[in-house]
Amino acid sequence: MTTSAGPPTVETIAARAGVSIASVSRVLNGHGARPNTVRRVQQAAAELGYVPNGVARSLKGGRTRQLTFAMPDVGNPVYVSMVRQIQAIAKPSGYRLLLHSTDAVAADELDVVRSLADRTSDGLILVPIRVTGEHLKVLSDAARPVVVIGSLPDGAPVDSVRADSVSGAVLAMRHLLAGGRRRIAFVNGPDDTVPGRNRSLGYRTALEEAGLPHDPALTVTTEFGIAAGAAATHRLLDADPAIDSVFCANDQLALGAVHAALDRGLRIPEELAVAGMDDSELARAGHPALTSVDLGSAERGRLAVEMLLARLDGGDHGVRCETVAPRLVVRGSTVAPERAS
Amino acid sequence: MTTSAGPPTVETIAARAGVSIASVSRVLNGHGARPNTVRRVQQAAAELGYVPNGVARSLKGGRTRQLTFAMPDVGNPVYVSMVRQIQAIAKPSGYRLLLHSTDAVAADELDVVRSLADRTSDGLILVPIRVTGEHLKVLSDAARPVVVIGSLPDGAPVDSVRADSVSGAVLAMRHLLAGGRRRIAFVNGPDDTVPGRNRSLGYRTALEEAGLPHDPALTVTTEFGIAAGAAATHRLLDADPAIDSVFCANDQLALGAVHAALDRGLRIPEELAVAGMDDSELARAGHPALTSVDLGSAERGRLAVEMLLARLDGGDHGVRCETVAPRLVVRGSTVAPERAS
DNA sequence: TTGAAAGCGCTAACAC
DNA sequence: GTGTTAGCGCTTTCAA
Repeated sequence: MTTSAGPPTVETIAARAGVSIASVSRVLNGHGARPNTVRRVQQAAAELGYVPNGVARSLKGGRTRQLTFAMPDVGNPVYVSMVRQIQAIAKPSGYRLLLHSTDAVAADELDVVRSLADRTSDGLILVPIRVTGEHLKVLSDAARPVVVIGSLPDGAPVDSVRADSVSGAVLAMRHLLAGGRRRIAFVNGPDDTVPGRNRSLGYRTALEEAGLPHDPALTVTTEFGIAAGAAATHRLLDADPAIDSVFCANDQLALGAVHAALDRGLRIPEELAVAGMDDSELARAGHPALTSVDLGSAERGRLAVEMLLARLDGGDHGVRCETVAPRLVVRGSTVAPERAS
Repeated sequence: MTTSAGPPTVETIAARAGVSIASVSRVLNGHGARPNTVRRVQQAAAELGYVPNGVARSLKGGRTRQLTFAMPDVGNPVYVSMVRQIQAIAKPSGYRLLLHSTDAVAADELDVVRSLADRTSDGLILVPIRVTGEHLKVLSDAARPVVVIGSLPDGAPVDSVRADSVSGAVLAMRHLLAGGRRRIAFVNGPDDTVPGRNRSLGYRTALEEAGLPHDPALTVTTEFGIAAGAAATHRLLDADPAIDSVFCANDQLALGAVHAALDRGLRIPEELAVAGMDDSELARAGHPALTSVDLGSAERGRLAVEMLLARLDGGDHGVRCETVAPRLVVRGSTVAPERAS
């Protein structure tokens, strides 16, 4: 029986209420007890401002009520919208959210998965930058349920949620083509990633579909970023002034393309149409606002956390793999508003 | 002695290495042991893929190595840049980061502080939406160290980091005035908050400094958001076409002002200059890019986490209160580039 | 140097 | 309905 030092524990309450610690626990967890006992325990707890020690509870129960979300970069709007959804669902379900930035380092991704063995988190949502064989190995003997946001090879024993960036790119391209654009440049991000290759595939697919030739000179690969997008667009337009539209791998690049066009005195969308991807907050920032393809980052976040919660609730169903459909959002950067200014 | 069920524990390792659990613990924590013992324990641990149970460790040690960051909205770029800094510093210091969105609900803010008593987190960085008397009361008997990002009354017994939005607003206003602007409108966010009142104060201070009258008709208060900023600006310009510049309480509002101006066919910055605040990623998104005042959100995040870590490292110094100086970032929305297009 | 044992705060099985 | 007690996995005295 400790003295009054330190915060109150079940023992403190028990002493004050004149009951055993077991009764304290029962009352506090809403299990049966005589009304008189209930009253005394609750009063003692209230008077002492008792708050159960969550760590002790976790040790006993084997669950921490914590979820981890690990992604490459906290600042990226795409991940921010995932965090937002995850947090919005995890919180009312009684889970805290642990945030982990892997800084796009593969070794760090592996570490997060391995560290599930420290029992500090009940489950993990991981957005890997690239999936290696090592990833698959580590993922398949993770100590806790994991849901991957991204593309996994068929048969990987891990739940996952993926975007469909091929169709997304096709959607944007069809829209440009439908608007009469014929010389469509393509500013892609790094093309050694799965999404990078997929967007490129979508671009070529849509051209083929329309019976247009694929001119490699119209494609530029660059880092993500507004400045990079502007530079790439300048390069494209310098080489080929006949370009009538630019399709960009994300909104930052597209914003850069808009800057470049306006700096050259081109009118958007009349002389140059620009389309981006992600439909982040940035898409609405520019003027004209960006036409963009929503790859469903919020939706992917929502699905991922729901799949994880289902696993945690003992769902022992087979491996799930959901694909989120892209959605084209048309704005002023590709289509002039009805009433011209 | 448990069977092989469940993940390995100190006991499993001890059995395999033929030593006591105490020796296992010592070796694993780098305390002295005979070389032979060290070798056997390490080998057993490696073979079993042992990972210490973090929860048990926390229960014993009284520390979780977790920090909590609670702010009103996960999606707000200002808080995102704080998260980024906090995470960047907490991680190498061996702390995990728990994210909590209060959704701007004061009761939720109080709950986060109170829940520090559950020992689930070693410390808290809180961005309150508004500080009430109740906040001060709850904060002063928090169970763990807390650092507040925001303005606290003098003498509050809590570490804090604040922005200087009065000076920030003055900075932007002086810049507009120096550019020859005389009829400066002001689009403020909700003015029943401390920052709201401060920006308003800065606006009036700068006008007075310049010997200009304060015309209440030039000020509009509105919700944050691009659409709200555009609507407010249209209203202002409808009422007074002589307005030559708009100072906005944040970048979203400023972007809205830019949209409104361009929709009316006004040239920026020649016919209308626009300045924002926060210098978020949005400021670079528009064309022309926004002049904005950086209120140091990244810097505030950095300071807050450092103050918290100092507290946790046993620093029992007095209450600290740091103020971060604002910084004006001039871009095309207030000053035309050298070479006009 | 090492092992036995206590105990962090809690929940739950078991006996009364 | 209530109390006693074991035990979650770990670290750390205290003896040997």
